[in-house]
Amino acid sequence: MQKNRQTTIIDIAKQLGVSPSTVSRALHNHPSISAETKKNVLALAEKYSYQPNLLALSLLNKRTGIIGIVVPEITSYFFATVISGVQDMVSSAGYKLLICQSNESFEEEKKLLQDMALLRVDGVLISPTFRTKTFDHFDRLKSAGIPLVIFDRDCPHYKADKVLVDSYDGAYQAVEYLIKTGRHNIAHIAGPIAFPTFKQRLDGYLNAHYDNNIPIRSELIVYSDGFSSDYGVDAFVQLIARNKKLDALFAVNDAVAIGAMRVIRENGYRIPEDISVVGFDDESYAQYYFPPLSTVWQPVYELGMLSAKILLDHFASKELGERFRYEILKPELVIRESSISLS
Amino acid sequence: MQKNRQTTIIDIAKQLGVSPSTVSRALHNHPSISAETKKNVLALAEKYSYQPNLLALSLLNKRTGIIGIVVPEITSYFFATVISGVQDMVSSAGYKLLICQSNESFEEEKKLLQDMALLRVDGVLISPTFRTKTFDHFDRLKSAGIPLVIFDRDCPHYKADKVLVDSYDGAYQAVEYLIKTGRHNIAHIAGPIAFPTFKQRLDGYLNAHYDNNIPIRSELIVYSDGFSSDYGVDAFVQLIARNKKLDALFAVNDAVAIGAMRVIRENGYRIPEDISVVGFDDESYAQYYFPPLSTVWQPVYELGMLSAKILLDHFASKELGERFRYEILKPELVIRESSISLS
DNA sequence: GATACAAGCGCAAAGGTTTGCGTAAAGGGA
DNA sequence: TCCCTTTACGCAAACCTTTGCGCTTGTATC
Repeated sequence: MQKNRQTTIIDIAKQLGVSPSTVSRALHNHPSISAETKKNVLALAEKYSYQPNLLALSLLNKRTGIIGIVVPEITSYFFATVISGVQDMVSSAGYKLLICQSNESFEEEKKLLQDMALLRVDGVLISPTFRTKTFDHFDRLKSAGIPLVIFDRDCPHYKADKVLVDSYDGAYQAVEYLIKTGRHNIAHIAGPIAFPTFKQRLDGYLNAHYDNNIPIRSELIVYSDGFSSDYGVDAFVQLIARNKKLDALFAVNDAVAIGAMRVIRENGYRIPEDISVVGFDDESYAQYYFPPLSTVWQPVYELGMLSAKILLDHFASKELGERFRYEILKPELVIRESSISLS
Repeated sequence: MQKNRQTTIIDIAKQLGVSPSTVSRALHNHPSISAETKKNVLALAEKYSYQPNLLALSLLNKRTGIIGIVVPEITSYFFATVISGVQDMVSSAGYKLLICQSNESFEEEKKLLQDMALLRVDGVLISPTFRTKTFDHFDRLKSAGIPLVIFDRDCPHYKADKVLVDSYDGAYQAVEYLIKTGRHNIAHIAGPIAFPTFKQRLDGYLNAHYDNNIPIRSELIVYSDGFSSDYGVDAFVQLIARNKKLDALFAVNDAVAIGAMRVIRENGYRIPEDISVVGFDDESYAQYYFPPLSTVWQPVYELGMLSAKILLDHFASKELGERFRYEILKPELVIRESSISLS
């Protein structure tokens, strides 16, 4: 009997010889129910450990209490930490989190958003694929009344709530620091610059040179197709092959940096004496690397919290409002032993 | 009008002057609906881009198409990768994944499982908290007809489907390898051994000594309260203070290993010449570490796939059956430059 | 001309909960 | 005794979809 079915409000009603509505009101402590009846209902509810059926409630209220989040990949420190921030924020507001990864596939992203619309999630947080160039699937969600917040990866020209990190500023800080420490031959391993984030880091690198009157030597820039450690290895092998003078490296991220550092060492250069290295992201292992990696820290957890907060604000002020929030968080340079002043 | 509402089967029915049931059957290509009617229905459904309401369907079918997964933390390489495996498996079967983290809090774990029961997820994958000693909340789920698969972390004496990695074997392999390479004074930084996983690694360390007739020197074992890099630092500082002869280190995981390696270097020891180091987990950065870290690889992605597979099998063969699956995956030793034969 | 059969569709229930409104009984005051 | 008010509860709709069963036509058969 109790095998497969949760007890419902109807079961309790039948057993007490009252109507389901009475049971519902009793459970909600409605004034027009007698103390006697309430007592009986509560007792039975307790006995069968009654739990309301959320599906029925959702159908009725048109609210599921679920927030969806779509990230390109879940296995990176960055997104996992964002999710942590989101989780903490939404769960304290009583929401559940539906996490999905698009694996950088645009088709997958469309399908996931579609699923979320069908499930009637209350809101969606998304960090779009690098391949996302059209936004019909975003609009479909909005016109279904589901608010959307974009985080980390910008969609230029698309109007929406956004929470981003100022990659340009982070890169600028890093490169200017390298310049100030006397390094004037700074290589850069850029990520795929079709991606705004990586383009911004490249721009930061370029403008820091410009503002400090250091000529840019294009032969010190490698454009990489990816941004994992393997690409860092390949990229620095190319730099070595070019046989140009260089005394510092600014890598598009930490993973690329440590890939490059292996090649640097294997070619007999010392870090940081011969070559100062600065990464980007401040991954958890960066401080324990040898030598500990100078890098650009991003307020990742805060990024998640803030994105979630904006979504929650939407729920509070029912209006979809034409004003979009646009928040830019500032990264911070963290100096460790992989970089040092040229003496 | 189209502002906030998805079009329903009823809207279409009204507009066509037929009943909702006819529309439903038309959409499902039921034989007893005329081609004419079908055409009209399909046309309208297309026009309004009708999507069935999954909540109503779930309520009807008692199936949500959602699988829940609870992990202690999402920001670790290990669990993030497991989730990837699970995701790939379940999404190809048409299920959606609800991911939650318990933050190693038993209360949180109970609450999450509770939520999942309320949401009527179709099944649950869980890697329990280290503090999970009672299993009523698991039983509650099962008696609600929701199948449960436990992965990675064992709950001794609790009967359930389980997918585990043989930590004992991994540790044994690692330590035996160190012994065979001539290291007979092997330190071990153990994790909190109240946790079965870490206890097993310690046992592997001990038995490898025993089987190879190497005496165990208890002064070379440090029992750590945690398992992040910081604990690795502290633990090796203790070892140094004891001032005992040692020529190798087997750390409970990679994070602890790299923490310890910093201390090793700072004290003037060479890796691997003076001290061979082996970790556990094969985190993504291990191969790029300096020197590249010898470690024990675990089939993490496969772990996720298999766990999910077992859950899916449950759905297929409706029977909850008294036979529980118990799968043990084998880890593999990966030798890199942080360890070397004593010459 | 009556019967059989098929095609094509609608009714209503089921899934669980909430809530506006209606109603019955009980109590009080006149 | 009558009326009004309060107390305590039930009805039914609403949320949306599926499906067994039954109903109405029209056509074919003898």
